[in-house]
Amino acid sequence: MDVTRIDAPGFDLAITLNSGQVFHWEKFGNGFVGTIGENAIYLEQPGDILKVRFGETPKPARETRALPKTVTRYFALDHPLEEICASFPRDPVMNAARDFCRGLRIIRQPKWECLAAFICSSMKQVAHIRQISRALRQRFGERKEICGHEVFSFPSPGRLARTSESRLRKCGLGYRAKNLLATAKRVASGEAALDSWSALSERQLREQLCELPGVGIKVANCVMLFAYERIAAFPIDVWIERVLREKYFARKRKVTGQMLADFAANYFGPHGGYAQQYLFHHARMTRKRKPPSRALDQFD
DNA sequence: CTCCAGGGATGAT
DNA sequence: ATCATCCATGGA
Repeated sequence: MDVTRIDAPGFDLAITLNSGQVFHWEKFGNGFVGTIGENAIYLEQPGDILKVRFGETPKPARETRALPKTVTRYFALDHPLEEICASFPRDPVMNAARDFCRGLRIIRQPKWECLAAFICSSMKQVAHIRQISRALRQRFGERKEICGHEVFSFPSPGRLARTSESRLRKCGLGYRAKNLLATAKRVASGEAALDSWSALSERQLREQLCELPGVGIKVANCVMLFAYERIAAFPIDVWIERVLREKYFARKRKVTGQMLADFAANYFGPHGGYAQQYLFHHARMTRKRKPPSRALDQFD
């Protein structure tokens, strides 16, 4: 099978795929296998080059030749990462995160699979979101083959709208099953026209997303950041909230969530979403495990 | 075993 | 407008 080489300076594939913004890529050989939309793809990155293998597609050659552009767009290789990082505030916390996450890019995910994944994300660890994503794909997605390995595309809204809440629960969704099913139905019917929402203002887009079952301010901001190119959107989850409270509001009483959101929107600037992702990944990867209590250890 | 996770919806102050 | 509670699940 052909290998396509794509110049990817200022890009770190592994850190980008493992930073908790996308959940379906799996390690394979020296790289990763997964899908971009309906295309099965293998990727590896020796140095500043992205080596890509595409799965067999029945599509016309014209579309096949456009696949490298699909990869470039998905990984946002056109983002001016140096400028973006230079726009971050200069403080010890941000400096450490920026240094730690060199090459991390905010990718452009397909809207529906990003929305669905983050509806499933509430009160779930990244490892478990990955498990849910895999179950949904295996049960309801389309099977593809790449490098002799099977991968599955994310099921369409229509496909999920046709299933039942109990079948979704069997994918480990718990109480989130009802919300995913209800939102899938709204998207499948066209009542929620995700693609047309690209034209909305930031505020209008957030309002539309928040009307969907299972979508609140945090999930809406994630979808805006990871699927709608709204680079200023600043999702505040438990990790980011800890960072803000401990590092930026240390020894201050009565800090409301609204105060955190207002501070973040002003302090981290027009690429705040990028700053947020760097802070999130750095915090998660350098978290100190709580030392086990030795109170009951009489010996050693 | 316990702890906690990329929260949202709902109802009570 | 803020606050408390419940919601299921399984990795660490």
